Amino acid sequence: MIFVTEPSTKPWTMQQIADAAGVSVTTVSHTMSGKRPVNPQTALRIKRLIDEFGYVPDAGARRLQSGRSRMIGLAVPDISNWYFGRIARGAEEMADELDFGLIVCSTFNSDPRREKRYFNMLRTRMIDGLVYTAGREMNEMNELEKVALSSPVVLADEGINRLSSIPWVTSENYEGGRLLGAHVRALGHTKAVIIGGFAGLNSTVERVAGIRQSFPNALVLNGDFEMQAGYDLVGDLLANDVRFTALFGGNDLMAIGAIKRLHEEGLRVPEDVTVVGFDDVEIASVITPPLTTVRQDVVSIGRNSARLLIEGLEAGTFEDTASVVLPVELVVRGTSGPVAAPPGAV
Amino acid sequence: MIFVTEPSTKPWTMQQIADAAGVSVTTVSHTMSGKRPVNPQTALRIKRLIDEFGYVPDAGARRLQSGRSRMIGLAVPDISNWYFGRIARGAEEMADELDFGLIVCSTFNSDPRREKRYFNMLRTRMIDGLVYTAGREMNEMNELEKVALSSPVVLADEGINRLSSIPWVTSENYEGGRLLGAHVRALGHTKAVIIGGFAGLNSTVERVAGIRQSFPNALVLNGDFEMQAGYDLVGDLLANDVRFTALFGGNDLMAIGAIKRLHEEGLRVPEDVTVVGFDDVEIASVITPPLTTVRQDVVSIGRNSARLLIEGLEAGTFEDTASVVLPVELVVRGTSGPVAAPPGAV
DNA sequence: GTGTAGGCGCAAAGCGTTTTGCAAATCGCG
DNA sequence: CGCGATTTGCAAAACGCTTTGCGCCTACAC
Repeated sequence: MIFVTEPSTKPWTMQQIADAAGVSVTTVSHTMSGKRPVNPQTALRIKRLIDEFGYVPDAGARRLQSGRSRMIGLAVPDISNWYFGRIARGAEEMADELDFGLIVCSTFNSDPRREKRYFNMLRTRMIDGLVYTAGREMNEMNELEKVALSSPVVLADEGINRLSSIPWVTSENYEGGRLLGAHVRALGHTKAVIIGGFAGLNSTVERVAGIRQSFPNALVLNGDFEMQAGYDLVGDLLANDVRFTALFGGNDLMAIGAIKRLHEEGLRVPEDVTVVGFDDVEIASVITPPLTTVRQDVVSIGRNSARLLIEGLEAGTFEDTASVVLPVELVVRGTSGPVAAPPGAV
Repeated sequence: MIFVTEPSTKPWTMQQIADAAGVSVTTVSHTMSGKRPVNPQTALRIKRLIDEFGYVPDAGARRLQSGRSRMIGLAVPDISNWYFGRIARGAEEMADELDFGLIVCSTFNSDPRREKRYFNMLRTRMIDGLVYTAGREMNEMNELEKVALSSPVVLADEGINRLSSIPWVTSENYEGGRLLGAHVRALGHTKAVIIGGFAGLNSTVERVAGIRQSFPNALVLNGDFEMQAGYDLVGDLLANDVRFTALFGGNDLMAIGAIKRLHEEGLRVPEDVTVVGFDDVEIASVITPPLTTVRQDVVSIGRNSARLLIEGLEAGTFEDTASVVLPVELVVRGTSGPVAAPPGAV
């Protein structure tokens, strides 16, 4: 039976569905949730009506009553960044698969005001849990730790051991560094510099440690993961007459920036300097020469973070949650080559 | 060992604040909203308590009662894409400035199921309005149009004239195309091909039209805005012996892919072929030679979309809302050069 | 002292769900 | 038929907030 469709834009309420079906809201609710058996005939009638009306339950009311929103948040330093975009993509995929919604928000590089906003989303119960991605440093940990006491939080892209209560997802950063170091070392290089990421990040520390397995005394500079940093820091190195035949970028972008500067200064890659990155961004294979790097599955970081969070949410605890470490893979391309013959040889 | 759900972690309710202050919830509510005068002394006491307790009102309950959530949605085809990441960034900035929250969601390239999800967010009243960014084509317009009847929607990055009810924000796509065409034409080129974006997008149509101002008969191929498309389509062109000395990329990525293929096929840029792009991505200035392109302010597209939406929301209508067209700028770099001397000359 | 006004606070009515108790109807089986 | 054991459905109580209708109390003018 068709209802008189008023030209109103107001959404239907469950009560209206119930009235139309000649039952009570209880029955409608149970038909939708399946928490109690409903007469198949009645159920069918109700479902038809729901479809016909295009009824969708009010999210706020639902949350208010049930206490859960089936929404999780993702806090990243900057959503316009390639890296965090991938994480967001992965988290969203997984959330979707598990029938959760995802709210993505930028902390604008750990702007404390913004950060508070996210934590507040937890407090306002707008979201049931949070995937947190570290920006500059992990010094916000105190705040995070406090939040994690009362609300489920998963850390993406940064491992921390001292906090047993917060599960995390990260790549094999140490192993990636080790692979790069070994590769470059095998090419005969002995003088290397490292342009690492933020010193306050665990991932940076681990990558550097991995590289140093092969280059114990490599000079370490720190950049902000942007192309410009690689460009500028190479300028500093050259201006100070630092000698090196190999350069490790904390990520691909800094490596690419470094290559640009090297070219401008008349140095050839890889003939004069071997350069390697980390991440394997799309563009890495397109620049000339294509970049040797370590591939990490960034989307997976997002996927697994969301998965851990939602699983913990549904279990009601993170007690049985094991943190995840994802494998990496060395990708050798054109920017790494054997160390140059000593000057004088052709 | 810390548990996720501890009894003491329950958020405070307004009632508890009221009890502690010795007043009724009404007074607390009015203190917070300022909708009715409250005795300054009482107000101060209440505010202190709120701070001390760290009280934050429940978002769901608030929405349920007031009817609005102060949240807007942003639907993009793929958040991990550079372009949409920028839009998201801009939208988020603006939303934040106007004290709104932003929920970013990917439609996974117009997956109808996903799309429905967003529209449903409107229906569940989780968000007050939506910024919609078109993916492949504007064929979803029917659905969109329907949604826009009852809920505020702003279209980012695509202009549509036939729908006066939906405001939009876009760059001067025609002008950008015109600038590129004129620039390349002035270099003496006469044989050009265009590797445009999706044929179903207004932006593509306009850019092509702008270019054709100078190259009325230019061949047009369509790609998906990814590097690979530029790479593949150039392969097709060469395999079919199509002659051209200039190539227009629908965006920078396709232009870069095209350049890669041209290089591989032994053609020099710009000596043999002039290539230009659209967008001015960061990487455009880093590849060799650096890419000639048109710069558009993608972040601004996001910012203005959010602004229009929120303003309309607060005004209660889009009647007075004027769509926005953002200026573009020609950036001449190294991939465009004078047409080659006829074969035989050095 | 009376009348008028306005500042301030309270109780209570929702907002649209989910989730009890309860009760009526139905059924199985001796 | 009788008597538990199911089903099936309803009314009503939350959930935490905003908002409205009232009433009290203090001022101030006459």
